[in-house]
Amino acid sequence: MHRIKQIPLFSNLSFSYIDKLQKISTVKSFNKDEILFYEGDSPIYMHILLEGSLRLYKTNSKGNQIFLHQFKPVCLVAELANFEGISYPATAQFLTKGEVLKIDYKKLENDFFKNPEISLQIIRSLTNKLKIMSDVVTNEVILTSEAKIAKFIIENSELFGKLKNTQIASILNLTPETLSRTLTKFKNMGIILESDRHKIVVINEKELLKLYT
Amino acid sequence: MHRIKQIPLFSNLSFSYIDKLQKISTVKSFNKDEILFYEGDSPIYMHILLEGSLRLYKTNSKGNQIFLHQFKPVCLVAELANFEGISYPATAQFLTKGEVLKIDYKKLENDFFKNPEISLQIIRSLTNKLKIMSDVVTNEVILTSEAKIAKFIIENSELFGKLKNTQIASILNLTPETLSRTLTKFKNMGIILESDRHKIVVINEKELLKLYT
DNA sequence: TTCTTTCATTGACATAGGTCAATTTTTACA
DNA sequence: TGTAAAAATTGACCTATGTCAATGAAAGAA
Repeated sequence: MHRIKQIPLFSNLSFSYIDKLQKISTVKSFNKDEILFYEGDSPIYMHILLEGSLRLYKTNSKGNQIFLHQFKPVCLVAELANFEGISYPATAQFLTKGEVLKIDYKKLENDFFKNPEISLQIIRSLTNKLKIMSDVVTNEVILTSEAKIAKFIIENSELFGKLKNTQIASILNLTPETLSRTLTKFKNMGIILESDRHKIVVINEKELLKLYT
Repeated sequence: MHRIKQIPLFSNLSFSYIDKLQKISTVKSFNKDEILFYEGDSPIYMHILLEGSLRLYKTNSKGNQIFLHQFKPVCLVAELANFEGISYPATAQFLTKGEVLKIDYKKLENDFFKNPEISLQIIRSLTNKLKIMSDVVTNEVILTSEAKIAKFIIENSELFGKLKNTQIASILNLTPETLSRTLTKFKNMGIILESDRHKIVVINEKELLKLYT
């Protein structure tokens, strides 16, 4: 109960409504690497990520996982599938242990959209997801691997200090080999340099920006 | 005025509200090939496509246009940019002559989301766009060109009778050469055959489905 | 119908990025 | 601190799809 009140989507609801929600929802815990849902599954529940970090990916014909997004709490997950009654368009897997509020969507649906506060939150959530997907298209369809890496350095340079190159490569949907070769190239061009502990220092930001804009 | 009443998004509005909308909006006509907005432009107006067929595309580093979607009236266009105050993520160009309702978004914004009827329509529109983008990702990132073509034949075989292969290739973001080679391959495999007037007849639908599922 | 232009097909080749294997470097644990 | 395991680097090669050019086929204009 206390959990539901803290979810932005539901924070403005009346007590009676929250009580009703309470009755049709459960909190479920997941361990690292557990799957919340697979691509192609039919949705029964609406999922709200409460704790932990959730990775969304699709699988291509070679069996490679194509990274789409990493969700942080608190947020709706794959509500598109609920709203449209279609199967999940991607797989969701926990990167850490986590918790999810599962709501019986069918029971919710009828009056879910009537509440203006909820509508507004849904619009926010959908808008956010649309932006995510638009970025996925830009990154995966429009940019070359060099451009992707340049963009990632500009936008997420701190992650080089925290993650291994294999992990960064998988976020970028590139092989570690390609990432390594490209970083070497950037170093040779004098655009970046690598300080201790695997950190990247941008020397020539202008040049880096030019590579993807 | 009469136009606004016919737009599903606004059909349930009170007369006074429609009157207000009327004052901040204009209808503009476009010729074939004219651009409604360019990728990167800052949005001022909210656009509603009233007539004609509108092509949405992004441009990659080689200058190729990457086809995203073809809009049919009546629908909101690129509302994401309005809602988020970001620049247009793609270019919109008319394929035929057409008409657009342009609404001064800043004047609309304040009370736009308060009306539950409008909210619901916006949710519909956003959901629809999210599905479109999810399909773009599937087609452009997940599927091979062979799979894309197989899927297109299953879902749009009638278009082969209406469009030239160059046009189909551009919808699929492939070169005409690749399309031609793949169709020849499918013919040799006995999966399809080409009847008169450039029409495609599917002989082995099962096999075609297997190529992309 | 004939001519001209556009479109489709085909072959030869180019290229980005992936794959595989060998080697070196880093990390983590005993 | 030494050593095993994991990660990064590098080279050689592969593959899907694009590019370019030549030719043949279809469609529209005269």
